[in-house]
Amino acid sequence: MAKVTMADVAKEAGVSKSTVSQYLNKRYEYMGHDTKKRIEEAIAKLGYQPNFLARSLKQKRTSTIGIIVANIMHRFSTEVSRSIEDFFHEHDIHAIVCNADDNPKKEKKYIEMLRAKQVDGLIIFPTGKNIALYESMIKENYPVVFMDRKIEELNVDTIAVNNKESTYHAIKHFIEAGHEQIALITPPLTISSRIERVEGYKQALSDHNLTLNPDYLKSVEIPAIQSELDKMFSLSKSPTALLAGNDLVLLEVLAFLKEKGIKVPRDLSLIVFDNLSFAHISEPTITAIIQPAYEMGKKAAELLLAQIMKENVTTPTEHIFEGRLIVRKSSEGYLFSK
Amino acid sequence: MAKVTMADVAKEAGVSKSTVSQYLNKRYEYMGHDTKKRIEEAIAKLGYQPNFLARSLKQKRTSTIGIIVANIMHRFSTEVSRSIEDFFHEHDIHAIVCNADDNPKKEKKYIEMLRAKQVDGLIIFPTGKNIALYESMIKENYPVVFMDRKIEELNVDTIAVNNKESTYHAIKHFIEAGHEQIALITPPLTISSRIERVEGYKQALSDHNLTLNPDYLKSVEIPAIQSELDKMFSLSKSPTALLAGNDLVLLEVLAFLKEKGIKVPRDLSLIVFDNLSFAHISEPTITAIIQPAYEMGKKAAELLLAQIMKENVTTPTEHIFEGRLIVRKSSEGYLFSK
DNA sequence: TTGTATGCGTTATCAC
DNA sequence: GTGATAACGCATACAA
Repeated sequence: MAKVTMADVAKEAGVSKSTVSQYLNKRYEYMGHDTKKRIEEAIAKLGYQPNFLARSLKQKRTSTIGIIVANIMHRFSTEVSRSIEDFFHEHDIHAIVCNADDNPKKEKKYIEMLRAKQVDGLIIFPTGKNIALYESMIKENYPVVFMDRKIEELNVDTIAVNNKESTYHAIKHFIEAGHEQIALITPPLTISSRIERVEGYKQALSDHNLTLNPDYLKSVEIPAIQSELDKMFSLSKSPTALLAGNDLVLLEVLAFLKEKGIKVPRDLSLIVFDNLSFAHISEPTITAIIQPAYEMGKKAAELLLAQIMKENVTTPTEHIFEGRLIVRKSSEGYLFSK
Repeated sequence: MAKVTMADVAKEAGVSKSTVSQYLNKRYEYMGHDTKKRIEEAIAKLGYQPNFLARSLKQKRTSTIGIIVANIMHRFSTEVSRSIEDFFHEHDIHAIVCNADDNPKKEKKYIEMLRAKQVDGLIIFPTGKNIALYESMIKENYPVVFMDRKIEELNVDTIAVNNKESTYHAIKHFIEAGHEQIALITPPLTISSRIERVEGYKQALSDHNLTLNPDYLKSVEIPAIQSELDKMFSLSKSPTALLAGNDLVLLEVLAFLKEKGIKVPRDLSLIVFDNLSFAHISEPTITAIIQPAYEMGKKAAELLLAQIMKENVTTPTEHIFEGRLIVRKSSEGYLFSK
């Protein structure tokens, strides 16, 4: 029965609604000490709870922002969301997280739903398939920040990691350890981050005079990875090093290696592009390219808030962060003697 | 500028607001075909988007429910939330997830915020520290379902797993493999699920004529676990088997074992109480007690929906699900010969 | 310092 | 079949 309203409080306290409203918005400056007290008592007595909806309707501001994550199963997404929430929490803004599940239809639905609910802005890990929708938001000057994936055609604040360079670095690490048969597995090349990772891979190979073997470079859906690996490791010359394009790819790779009895790093050197909860404690520990999720989330939040507040209105830009290669056991000690 | 409103559409179509409203709510039964067409065109032309806020204010129903998770870092929480979201999605109800971070203050804040936003109901993984708040919601007949933790004093729908029996089962599994020095580590005993796990542990020991060694039973905060383990494994008789009370405990345990070079299962048998992303692929694979997260989430959602719809108003009850012990390598092959 | 009137964008109740 | 009109709960000029 949260049906006790401001009018009830006003009546109980013997004042008008406006005065109660003043009180709630902490404009006590010109309020009689006595009035204030009576309102306080009335609120306590009736157990009054303000109705945010009504307030938002009037103010045209919900103090809520939305985060649309491409796939909540990635640890990176979780970390970024967490960081964004923390930031907005300090500004008394509520963040609500939706999972598009890598599905453009769901993404569209969530964008529309959140906008219908009048959220003040959106941080999106775009699937990249709803260009028209993205464009309309930008054209309307609706506050938006894109995360993790760049959409070329769009003029919008975007946060990303230097995918190409980071991948280059990892592949170079393999090459310097003596590897020549280096594989990369990613999900389909539908978004910039994956495309850039492939570019970094190719660049690293060519810069070190290694020819690209198409059998070693696969971009397929997660459920298809194991069969793709099966082909790859049935080749007469199978890879000696492998970069997993993200954490979900890695899980598939590990499952495959376990089943086939392929040992890391003895039989295969391994690196994963992403943050992982167990990279430091698995056996062996796993070399990883880490994205600064916390900083990236914070930056996205700052940019969005600026747009919402219409302060520091900079022209939309890309903000690129650096990935860090954490070398662990999975990429060491490969036996070239064999 | 999503400022195009129903009035604009009405004017554009040359009809009244009421008629537009009818149209939007799909009550075309008594509507002229021509009118309908004109409204459609007007909406398309102006790019009208309905305002959910205004609708909710009027209807006293937001078609939104809240999930307050104790700690989003647990995989179990994620799985349950996902299941709840899926269920409500089918009923065109939006679920928003908040993370209390095991912090009663945050929990309170979120409950109040969500209620102020007029969400239609709440599914809570309670910290257990806001009893008065829980009571007030129940007394007001506000739709609530509790998850994972029972609060004795409260008469409310509650979903949980049979913690005691599941733990008993796991400990028995250790005992039958010949173990006598069996440890259990949990976070502090502030909630029913942890208390019940300890009860199951004690019961299993006593039923098998093993005496309880207090050095083997520790309930401490996550950051204190490693030092506690350090003490435990410095004992003259250190444990030969260990049950990690949840997934976060396990991560600490694994980190400790790795540092100390203690090998599983050779030096120590290991079981974890919880769902884990990598239990089946780690080296060794990890024996786990699995909670049926999907079913539990679904049940919680069903109960909440019934409360919201005021249908099937059953008296609040506990719904207990069964944990399943998945035996893997980490609890096999301990060498008792040494 | 406090009260009155009006509007935010919908939906609901009736007339017409 | 369609259209006034009054809510929903709050905030905000402006008056008093």
